[in-house]
Amino acid sequence: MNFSFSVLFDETFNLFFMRSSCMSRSRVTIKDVAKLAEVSIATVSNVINGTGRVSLDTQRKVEQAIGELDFAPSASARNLKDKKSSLIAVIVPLLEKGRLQDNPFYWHLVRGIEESARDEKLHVILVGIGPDESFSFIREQHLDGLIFVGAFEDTEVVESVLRLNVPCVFMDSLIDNSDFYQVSLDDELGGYIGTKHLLSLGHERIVLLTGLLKKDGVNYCRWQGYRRALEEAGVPYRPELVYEEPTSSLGGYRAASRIGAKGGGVTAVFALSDMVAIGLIKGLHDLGIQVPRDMSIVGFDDDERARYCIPALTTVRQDIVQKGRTAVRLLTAQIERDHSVERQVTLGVELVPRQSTAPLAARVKD
Amino acid sequence: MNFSFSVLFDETFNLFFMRSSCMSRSRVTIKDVAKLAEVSIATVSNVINGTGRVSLDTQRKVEQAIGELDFAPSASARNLKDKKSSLIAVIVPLLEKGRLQDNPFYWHLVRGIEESARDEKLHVILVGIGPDESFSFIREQHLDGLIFVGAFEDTEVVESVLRLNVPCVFMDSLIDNSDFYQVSLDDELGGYIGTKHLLSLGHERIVLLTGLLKKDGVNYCRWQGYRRALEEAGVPYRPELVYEEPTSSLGGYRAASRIGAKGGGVTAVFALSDMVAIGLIKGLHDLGIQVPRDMSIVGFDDDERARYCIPALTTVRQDIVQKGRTAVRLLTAQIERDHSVERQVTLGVELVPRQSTAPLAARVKD
DNA sequence: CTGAAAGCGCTTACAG
DNA sequence: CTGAAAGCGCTTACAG
Repeated sequence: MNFSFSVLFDETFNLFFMRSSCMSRSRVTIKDVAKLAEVSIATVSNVINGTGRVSLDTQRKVEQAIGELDFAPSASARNLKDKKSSLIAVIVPLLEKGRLQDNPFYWHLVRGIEESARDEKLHVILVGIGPDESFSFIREQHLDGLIFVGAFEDTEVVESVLRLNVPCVFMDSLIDNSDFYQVSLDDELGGYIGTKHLLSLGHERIVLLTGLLKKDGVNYCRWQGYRRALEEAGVPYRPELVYEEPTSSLGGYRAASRIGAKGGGVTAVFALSDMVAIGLIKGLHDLGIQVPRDMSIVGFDDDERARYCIPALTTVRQDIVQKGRTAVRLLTAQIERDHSVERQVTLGVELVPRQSTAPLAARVKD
Repeated sequence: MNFSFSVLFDETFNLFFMRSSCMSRSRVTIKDVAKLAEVSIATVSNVINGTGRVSLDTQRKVEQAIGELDFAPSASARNLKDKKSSLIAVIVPLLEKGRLQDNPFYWHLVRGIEESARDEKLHVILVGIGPDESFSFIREQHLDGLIFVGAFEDTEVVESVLRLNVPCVFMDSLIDNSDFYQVSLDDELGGYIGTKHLLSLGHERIVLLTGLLKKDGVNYCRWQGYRRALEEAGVPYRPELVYEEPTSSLGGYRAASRIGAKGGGVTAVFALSDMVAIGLIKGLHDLGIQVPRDMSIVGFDDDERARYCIPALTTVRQDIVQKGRTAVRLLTAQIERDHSVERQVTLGVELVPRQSTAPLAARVKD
């Protein structure tokens, strides 16, 4: 009897021991620190936050106790009082398959955001959302702010986000409301300079290879720039030269045959994403159409791959990392109610001429 | 007097009003729901969590109240009790500049992780860490788990993470300890099949273009596969053909002149990243060296760009999104103490022959 | 300069 | 089946 009891006891003990050594997380609390430093928890709190008045002596005692116990204050407890979490979310649209977009564009965006957020002691949570997503997590987690990429004003999702009344920055969203914080690109200018570059090389039949052309969207603005450039040059706008295709390399690849078809007289293409341009070049290549001899191509973004593509891609450059950093700047201003910061930032674009564009004359000579 | 008092009062009122309408977030609590549904907060809690016994009638009342008030339970309050946060972190090494690595590889990883995490009702927080980073946030935020990418066993950071005793999955880390949860690739096999492919085409002087060759690291294993293939084929291993270069397109580009130099007799290159391979092809192209006529190239990863590269890149394929999904699977198993799940998963690789490799004979004929 | 105490919004035994 | 109450770990007036 005694023996079996002892065994039972030992098992219980072991179980307890294992649980306490494996499961326990963050056991040391402000109370432990207070005890060790022989002060009240209020004082510990004051030392941690630099609030109130604390004598240098107690401060040192407390700091040593914190160090000794390796104390890390619980964010949950803190948030419960403050209603803030030091968490921001980047909300990115999902592909149909329920996965984040595969354009590495987003990665560079996130890189910029993460870097700036880190500087601000904020953490970045990455959220993909589908069309019928619930946003309850934003309130549940007490998110301090949101960066919303590629949203449209009239959408259900935007409506529900706005109702939450949480600091929010829209990116590449072109919502026509100057009350909202937005960072975007001078897309119209991008469309303009890319087109103008081709026009200046003598091209007139220029295909615009775009993604979804939604009113006031990014592509829509670029399309407007395209039209403006044509108009300025006195070249008639032909709607049949605007191809709406999926924004993917495959989309570009598939567009190649349509573009390269004889009789169309197309001599240049402006693809509104490097991703698409690269697929297009490959598609043309497989059809025996050489770039830039037979066809000039301009991309958009200036991915790293634009530079290493063969031929190197002429493109409209945007600084995506900078875009992410700007979004965080606007967001923190909004969180801290710093009204001196502008609400709308439009970043610049720049033409980067490389090898995928050539004068039309060169073709004639051949 | 009365007048000025009234003005003051109005101002105060306005301020109050503005604050309450702009700042207030998530005001409705479980108490409000309880009041509306005419039950206790315990009952509301039980309904929300499906715990305890609740009559169908009260359940409906509570659910309606929740809907009416659009109630979202506070994660902080919940976490404070549960010591869990439904948050996991993906920890990615930083570049020297304090920014996340630019390899889009990470994006695909994150895509896989985010998708799976969403299925598990977990949120993903993305963290870049430098060499002397503090990990206090892991305890502060009560993170439920960690996915650690590209760590090395002996590192300070790994040590401190392990001390935290938080569920953790190491990825591409090759820590030699079977107690740890790890997902990795069959890197040795990858190195082997890539090399073997080139050998089978008749190449013998094969440059291995690798990133940092750290003991037991990813590249190290691939290098071992390279050696095994050579040995099997009876081709002597030449250390001078192993080039350690930065894992970037620029690294590949710069390596081109060294590789293409006359006299070396190099006829093929195995680059351990598509990123590097693409830079290399461009570099060779700029030197007038044609791929695959003059030089065969094999990459690693099978990025999207491998397919659209000119010539399309022969490469060793890995499913990066799947890798991310696997990591989440191991992590949730660990969080839920489901010991039926394996601790180590090694994912497969596959050779994807495309156009950047050709028989050596073809060259001789030229 | 320091501390006792209330309260943030939940969950969880424990009574009834 | 339902509720009163304690407690999670902090912060913040408020006394002293």
